[in-house]
Amino acid sequence: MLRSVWVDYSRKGSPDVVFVGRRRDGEPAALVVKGFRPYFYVEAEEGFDPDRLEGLSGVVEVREVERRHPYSVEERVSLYQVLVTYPKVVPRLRERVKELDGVREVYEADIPFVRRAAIDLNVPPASEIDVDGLREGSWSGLPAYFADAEEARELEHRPYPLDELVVASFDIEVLAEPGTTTEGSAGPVIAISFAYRTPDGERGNYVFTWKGEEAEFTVDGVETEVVVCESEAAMLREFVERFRRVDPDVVFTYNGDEFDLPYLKRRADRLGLDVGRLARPPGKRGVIIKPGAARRASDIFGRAHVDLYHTAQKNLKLERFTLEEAVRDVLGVEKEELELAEINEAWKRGDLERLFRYSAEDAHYTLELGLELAQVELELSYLTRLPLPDAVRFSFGQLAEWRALYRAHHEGILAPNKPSRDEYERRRREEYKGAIVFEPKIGLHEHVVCVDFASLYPNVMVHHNISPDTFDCDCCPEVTVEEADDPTEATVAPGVGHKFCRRREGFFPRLVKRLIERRREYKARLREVDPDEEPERYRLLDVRQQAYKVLANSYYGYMGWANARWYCRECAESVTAWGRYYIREVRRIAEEEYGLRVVYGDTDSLFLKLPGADLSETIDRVKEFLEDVNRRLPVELELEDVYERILFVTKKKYAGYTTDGKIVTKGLEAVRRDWAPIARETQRRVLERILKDNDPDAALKEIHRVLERLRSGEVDLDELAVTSQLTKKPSEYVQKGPHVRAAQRLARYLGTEPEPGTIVRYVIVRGPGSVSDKAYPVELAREEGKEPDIDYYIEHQILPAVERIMKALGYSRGQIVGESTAQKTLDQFLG
DNA sequence: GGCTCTCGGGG
DNA sequence: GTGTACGAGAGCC
Repeated sequence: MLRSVWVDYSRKGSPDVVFVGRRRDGEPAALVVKGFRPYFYVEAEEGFDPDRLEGLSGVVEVREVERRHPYSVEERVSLYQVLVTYPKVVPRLRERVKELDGVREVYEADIPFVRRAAIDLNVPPASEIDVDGLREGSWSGLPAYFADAEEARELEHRPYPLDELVVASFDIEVLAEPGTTTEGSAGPVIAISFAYRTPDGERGNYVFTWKGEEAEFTVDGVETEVVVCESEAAMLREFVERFRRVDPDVVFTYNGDEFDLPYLKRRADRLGLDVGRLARPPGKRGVIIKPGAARRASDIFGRAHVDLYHTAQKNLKLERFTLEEAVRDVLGVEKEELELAEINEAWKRGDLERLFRYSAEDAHYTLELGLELAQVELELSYLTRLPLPDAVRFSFGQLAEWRALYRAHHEGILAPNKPSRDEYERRRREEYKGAIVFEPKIGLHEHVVCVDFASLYPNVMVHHNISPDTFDCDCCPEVTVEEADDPTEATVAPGVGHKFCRRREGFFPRLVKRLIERRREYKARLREVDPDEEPERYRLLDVRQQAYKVLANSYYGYMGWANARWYCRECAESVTAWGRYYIREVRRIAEEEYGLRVVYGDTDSLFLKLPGADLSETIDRVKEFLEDVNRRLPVELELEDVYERILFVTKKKYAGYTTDGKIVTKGLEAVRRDWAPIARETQRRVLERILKDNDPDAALKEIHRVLERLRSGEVDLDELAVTSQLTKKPSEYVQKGPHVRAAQRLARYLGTEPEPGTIVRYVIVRGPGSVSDKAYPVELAREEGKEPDIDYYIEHQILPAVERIMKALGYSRGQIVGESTAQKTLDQFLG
């Protein structure tokens, strides 16, 4: 049995597909599949001579095949399947074939070879594979099992728990001059922290460095060893050695895709070191950086690099997605933090203890975070047949598509192509009526319960058979909601007029139904497990049902995604139409039958309160209501959050304080680095006064205090500094924004033109002209004694951050800026 | 109002 | 690697 974590294919000779992982006995091993060929499909006019395909160089064989039509439940498409020698010949061949007379279209010619193989052979890249009985041998020094394509198709496999792998994490600290970027000036790596855990529970934490003294301390109860090396190069060598000895299957990082791995590789290259030794087996393609991508991806050959930044973004709801925030949210731990300047300072002064502890904590908690969050990625990788590192990086839309590609292949359905650039743009302009957003009751409310439809859209898709291949069928009559005896049995979506087949099940409903049913099975099994007795098994089943759920939930969004292969505007439009129908029904039931008041609602959520009731009464009433609704309608309405207080500002913008002490904000965040610290801080304090202390007047006083400080010139330029990054040289900009003009001023001052990647810290100073005319680098502004432009900071920073919030509480602009003292009493705004 | 540009995570 | 995110917000023109 092999637990595989990684797939690639050999570039020399035949393109063998190699799955690398670990055997049950703990040894690393590989499954090598021989004889699977790259291919694509060609649709041609009648009378087209397939010999013309056969004659092209790189083509091995041409087969006549039939596939099911992607947009019709009945139709079949006749195609030529063109099998070729190597993956890399496909792009060239695809273009040549398109130009042949009589060729209408080329299909499935853009599917990377390992993904194609994982789908067709039905060997999930991250799965426990029964390889016993296969021919044994070795591949690049690893014990290997050999199968031909036909044998591979028969292999049994299943998902496995992360605990059965060797998992590790690492984090690097580097010397970076403030105001520079790590892209341009690669300062030395000063410390590498490394943490691991084996299936039998063995753990280790290390900090490798090249200054200071050997030391030992504990982080979160784990012994941590500081290993001091002779030099940076020796430290890198030592890290690589230890890493190889631990031999992790999964490597967690936090933003390793764009920082740790590329940096490590660049630094190692500069020092003449070989990071290829990090690979399993060691080789030239050790650390694979894909630099061309808009978002860079980095991999370690033979191991699964799981960058938890993506996982956090997809699975957590945080205001900011820093490691610190993610760790706080998931593990409830306050991590030791160091500012960039403090890292430099500590290293230069030799004050290293805090630095090492900080570094060790980063790796340790990254590992802990991975142990908590990554199981769902393994499940999604399994469900989509995507390699684990890809599944981690992909959006839910992409995951939905790859699951569809996998199912389509095995159901004999031809996959549509991705849209051209023009088609993509056209789709993006295409508008359709989306979900309903109820008008919020603006102002502050107490004791509000948020309920939402966990699976409204998937249920709608299945129940109403909404799918690209059932849209506008020839076989069913049009029956509207008004005409139908049972409105939920209408063939036409309410209000939008699109008809869907009711005789034959569509591809997407079948796909979604399968996910929903499997999820139900896991939930049933979950009920049989006692979480106290078998916590691991319980957690695993729970994660599994979640993976099915999130995937099922992705298909509505997928059909409306402009880049989708199975894009179907009418489908998406019909799903939202039914969604509006159901949420209105539910709202009516809440109000008419349960006396609940809807203070806000968006898409699949309702914010409810029971006038005159306390929190526990409200919750009880809501629970009764939920049970009733779920029995009566084909929906699943759930209790989502309970708010002590919540402030509705406008549609899509609100902030609340939950009964478990969390501040939740939507659409109000001002956390980007192109906002001045003073604006971010003021907003945070204002929300805290209102939501936690229930004291809007104190919030107003916070604002007045800040405005007063600004006007009196007490505010330090650092509080006003906005940072922004140059993406090209200043002279190359068409439109010279404030950061460009600030950079040009800095260039004149320093005498060198800044490189792309330079980070500019600037303030807006008093004077004539546009914002850009007044943008000065902080150092220069300080040197020349420039005064900050108070009006700019008030109008463009402080007020945008707080004005809407305060207005929702009934304060006028005059009151907010301190020109008027008349205040409405809070009671008027407590509904 | 359209176009251009930047944000995110990491040090 | 059979490839090239994304959606929002600010300021310029």
